[in-house]
Amino acid sequence: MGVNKAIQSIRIPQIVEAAVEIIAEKGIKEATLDAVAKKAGLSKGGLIHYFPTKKDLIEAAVKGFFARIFERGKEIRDNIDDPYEQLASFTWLYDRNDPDYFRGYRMFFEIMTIASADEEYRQIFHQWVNGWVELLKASIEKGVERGDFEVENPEEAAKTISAIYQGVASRWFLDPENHSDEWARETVRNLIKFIVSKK
Amino acid sequence: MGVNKAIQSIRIPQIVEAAVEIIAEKGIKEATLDAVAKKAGLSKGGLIHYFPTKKDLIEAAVKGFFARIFERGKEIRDNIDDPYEQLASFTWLYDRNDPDYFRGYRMFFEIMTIASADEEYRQIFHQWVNGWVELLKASIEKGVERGDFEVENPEEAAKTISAIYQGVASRWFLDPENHSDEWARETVRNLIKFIVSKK
DNA sequence: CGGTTTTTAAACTAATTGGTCGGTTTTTTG
DNA sequence: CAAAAAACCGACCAATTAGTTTAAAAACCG
Repeated sequence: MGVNKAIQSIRIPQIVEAAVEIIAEKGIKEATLDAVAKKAGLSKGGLIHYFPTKKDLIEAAVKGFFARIFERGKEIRDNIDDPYEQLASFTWLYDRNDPDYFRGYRMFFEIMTIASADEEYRQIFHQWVNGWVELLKASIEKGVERGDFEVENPEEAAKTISAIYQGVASRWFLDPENHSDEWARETVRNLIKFIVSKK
Repeated sequence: MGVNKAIQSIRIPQIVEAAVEIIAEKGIKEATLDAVAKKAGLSKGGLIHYFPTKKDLIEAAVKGFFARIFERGKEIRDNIDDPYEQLASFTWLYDRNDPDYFRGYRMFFEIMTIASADEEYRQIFHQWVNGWVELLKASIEKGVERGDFEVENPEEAAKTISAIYQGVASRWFLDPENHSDEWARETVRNLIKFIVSKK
């Protein structure tokens, strides 16, 4: 009796998508339930039916967003064979024409800011970072096995590369005037090469 | 008649300081005028007398904060002679016991998030980045002159080092579980060494 | 001191918004 | 088909808060 799985499997992604959109537009605090409901094509009452509180809604949006970006990264990497090119494959993040460009960075900054003061979100961020580090580590280990790389501690190297991606991303997004796509991509590629290269 | 300069020169820094404190605590959106007024030791009416709108108050807090951190960085660097040590001197940012530790990072994330959607704040961020890049560039040029470094384009190198500082800082602050002070400092030092070293 | 101006406090206003609630429509199920 | 459950709606409530107003207090000056 009861739950209509078919409609839920449509409504929930629909609402989450709308929430991501509104958050990117206005920020988390200013993202109102009315706005999300409207964007998702239902009423506030309807929205509340699926996500009883704003907190639930935001959490779903954050996690859904993270999962999607992570999947994209993984897929792109998995289509590449060369370990160095795998490590450099995340430069798709530095593309101002990507459909996720604005939404993605806005979400990311919002989440970081919340995480800077909220333990629960810090955990979510921690898991996100861990995911990327694992991905990078696997490529480094592959390169070491092949004899292409020389890396003492793949985990440390992966953390460093991941942090570089983030630092370059912040500058590239927030100060486009001085940080071109080229700059972002070349900077990351050079630093990765240094980190994994034979001494 | 008229403006009492003496009291203004006390009140304004007092209010700005209180605003930074409250923003770090609650975030910009949740920083209420009442809370700032209370922390600064006057009433909301008094606060409004000095800063007619919340926007004015926040802007003063942001600029005041940026100026203070920048001054600290400059002063520490200027007490060092060796160009490489100058470049590495900003690792004081990776100190969890620093009195500005929590406030500083919180402010920084808040500002970045606003800048990600607001042209005016993007300009402020741009100037901030420029300031650091200039500082770093000067040290690089000094090293090149001395014959310690080999750098084709000091400006580019400075931008890269600056971005690395930021990426490492984000990870170090948001995911302390996996990113120790040691890690942050050593990572930055190694990467700087690579960037300026003779090939 | 007396009067004038500046500064402060606190009550108030208007707008926003998360969440509630009573009810209606739609779907499922026995 | 009927009854029960789920999905959905939108008016309403209560809390919050930026900014205004008003009146008292403090500072200043001749």
